[in-house]
Amino acid sequence: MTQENKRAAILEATLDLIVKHGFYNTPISQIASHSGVSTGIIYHYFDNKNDLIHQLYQQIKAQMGKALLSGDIISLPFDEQIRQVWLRTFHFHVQHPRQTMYIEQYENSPYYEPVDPRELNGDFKKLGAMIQAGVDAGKLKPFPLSVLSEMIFSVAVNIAKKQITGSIDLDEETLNLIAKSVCDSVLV
Amino acid sequence: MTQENKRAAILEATLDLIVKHGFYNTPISQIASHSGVSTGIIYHYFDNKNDLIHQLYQQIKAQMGKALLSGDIISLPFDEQIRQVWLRTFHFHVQHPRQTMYIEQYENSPYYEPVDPRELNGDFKKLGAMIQAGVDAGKLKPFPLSVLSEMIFSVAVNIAKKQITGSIDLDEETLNLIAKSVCDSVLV
Amino acid sequence: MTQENKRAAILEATLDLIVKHGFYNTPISQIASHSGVSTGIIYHYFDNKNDLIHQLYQQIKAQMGKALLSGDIISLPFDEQIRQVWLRTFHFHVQHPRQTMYIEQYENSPYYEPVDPRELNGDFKKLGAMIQAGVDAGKLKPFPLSVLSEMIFSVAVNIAKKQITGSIDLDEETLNLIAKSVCDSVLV
Amino acid sequence: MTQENKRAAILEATLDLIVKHGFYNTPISQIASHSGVSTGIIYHYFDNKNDLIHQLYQQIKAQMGKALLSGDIISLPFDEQIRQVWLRTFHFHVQHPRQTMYIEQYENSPYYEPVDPRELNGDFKKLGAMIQAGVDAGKLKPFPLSVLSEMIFSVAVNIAKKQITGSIDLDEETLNLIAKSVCDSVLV
DNA sequence: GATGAATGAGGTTTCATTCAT
DNA sequence: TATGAATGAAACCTCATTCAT
Repeated sequence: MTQENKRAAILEATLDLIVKHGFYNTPISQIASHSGVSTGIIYHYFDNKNDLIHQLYQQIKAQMGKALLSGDIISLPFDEQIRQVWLRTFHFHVQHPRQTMYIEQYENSPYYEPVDPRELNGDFKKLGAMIQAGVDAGKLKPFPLSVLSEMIFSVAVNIAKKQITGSIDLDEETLNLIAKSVCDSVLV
Repeated sequence: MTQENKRAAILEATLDLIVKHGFYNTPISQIASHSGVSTGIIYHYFDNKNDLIHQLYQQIKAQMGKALLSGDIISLPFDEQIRQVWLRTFHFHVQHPRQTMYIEQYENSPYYEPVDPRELNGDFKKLGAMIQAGVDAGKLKPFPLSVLSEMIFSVAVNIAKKQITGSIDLDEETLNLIAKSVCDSVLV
Repeated sequence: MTQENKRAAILEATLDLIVKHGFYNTPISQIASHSGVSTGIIYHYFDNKNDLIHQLYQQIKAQMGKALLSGDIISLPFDEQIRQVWLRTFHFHVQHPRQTMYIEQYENSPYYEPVDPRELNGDFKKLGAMIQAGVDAGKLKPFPLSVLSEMIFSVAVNIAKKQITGSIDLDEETLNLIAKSVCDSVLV
Repeated sequence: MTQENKRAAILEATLDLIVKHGFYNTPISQIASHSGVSTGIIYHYFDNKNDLIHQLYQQIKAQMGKALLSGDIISLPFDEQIRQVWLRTFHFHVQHPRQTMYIEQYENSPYYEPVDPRELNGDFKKLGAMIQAGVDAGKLKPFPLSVLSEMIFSVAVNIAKKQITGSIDLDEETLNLIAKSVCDSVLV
């Protein structure tokens, strides 16, 4: 196993176990055995358990940002951009259930300190800029940026969570109707 | 200190500390000293730490349900009912920041198992019935009940969280516009 | 076992084991089993392992100070005071071999920061005052206080250490001759 | 870096770090990075950590022995020999503060087993012989050899330690007076 | 009801040593 | 010779829970 593979295996095992048992019911020893390495080597790749948890979070966020903005979404008409991002948000979460649960657990734990939007990294910065451009162009309602973000994304994420747990099972058509309803609520 | 007072003091201290430090960084001993009781007596009022955490959750949910449905909200026109509930949701969370953080931490931890909507207790059952009635009367879009719930409430909660952390500061007028936008998105 | 007894048992076991194996080869678990308590309770009586080691040091120093100045030594002629203290130093160390080894190990480890003589506690402060009085009265050579201390005590301690390890075995008469030689070297 | 240089660099780093942090707070990995070598190679030059610590001790002792007896000290009158050795002891320690602290830490740790004087190596054997000759010639008091050693050297070493830590600062004249006092105490 | 000393399993982390490269 | 990733035993310390008082 190469070094990069080993680091990835540790992160993968961490994701798996923490989603199932939570941060504090996932001992390092279990992460080690689940990823087929020794406990000691985890401290070679990560400073400590906290660092491991933080880095996993960052990795997932980067992966998500990439998924939301991939392709030539920018060339679409603005309405369609928003609709696309909404649907991608929903699908990313449904298709990455473990990542979703991890993110939610992380962001609602005392581990998390909300980041200043101006300090966001790559893709989420672009996403913010896209929404801001919509406001400036008079296409989105003149609400604060983070309010618009929540109006759009929080519904996508929360419905995705329900889909993941099996408490709902949306068909394509209904989903599109929901997307339309939500997007219309922020568009002028 | 009477028995009921003592029980309440324990719950209060638990809320305080867990919001600040998280479930696992809040030892029973700290809850004891922070609430002015001995560790032993906590096990008289609660089966164990988990039970304490669960009961605190239940208490806050009951308090919240009551706040959302108090008064003769049922007598209002349906549109106004929805709007009222949305605003009350927002205000309850803003006015109860610790309870908000606790609920969010709890529901996104492995402590939490989502409850079947049919097994909801008192006020949340009524709330569900109210929404269902709206659907049946053709006043709400024909989406699954839990989708409608999320469309309405998740935005209120998430904006409230931003207000709590200070990352936004909404005035009355903007808030009403947001409420209208959100409610319109679920109304036919 | 009363609380005070338990605390004493822990200190006693610590002394025993650290003298035999050193600070770092004496795990808390061993101190616990050797003193008949659980590991956890050690952290009830002491903040951490360092604190335990420091407190044991302080206790031994206090015990030693008391031994050196007990009785009405002050009423003796000055020469005799010095001689007495020298002999008591020697005898204390010989009769308390574990305490001697512990002190020496401690004071020559990075645990130890030499204390400012002005901040010495009770008996050692008196001892310093006694020597200073001798200098002021022209009975001791006009060397710095700490030089005189070393001239007197370091020989007593180091010979005691040799007696403890069995590499010498002094009779009363020789000991008195040595005491006289050493004391004469500081007296005017 | 030649082999000899590398070995020397390891010993030098060991001295540096152990004096500052102690035996057990000086990991091999730190010695490696501080001396610019890999951890693995340390095990090429030394059997293990203990061996490294022991060899460093031996090296310092040899260096010290050489310093005490260098030159044609033997040709001096006996009184002067003793005085010279005393002063050299003091100066060696003052001029080699790290070596001094290392030796003291080592000899008061459970690493150390006092050596039988008959098994001493080169220079310290000569030093012993010199003192024994003094006794035999009736120039030194008829105390056991190791008592005489301590009477002479322990004061020099302990005063040097005080000078190193800065708690005293002796001038040449006072130092000579102290040397004389100490030497007179062993001379007939 | 009430206390808080006591237990001991289990967690995180360190580090001497090895060995494939 | 030389490297440094890898191992895993063992250290310190915490804390939910119990129970004698």
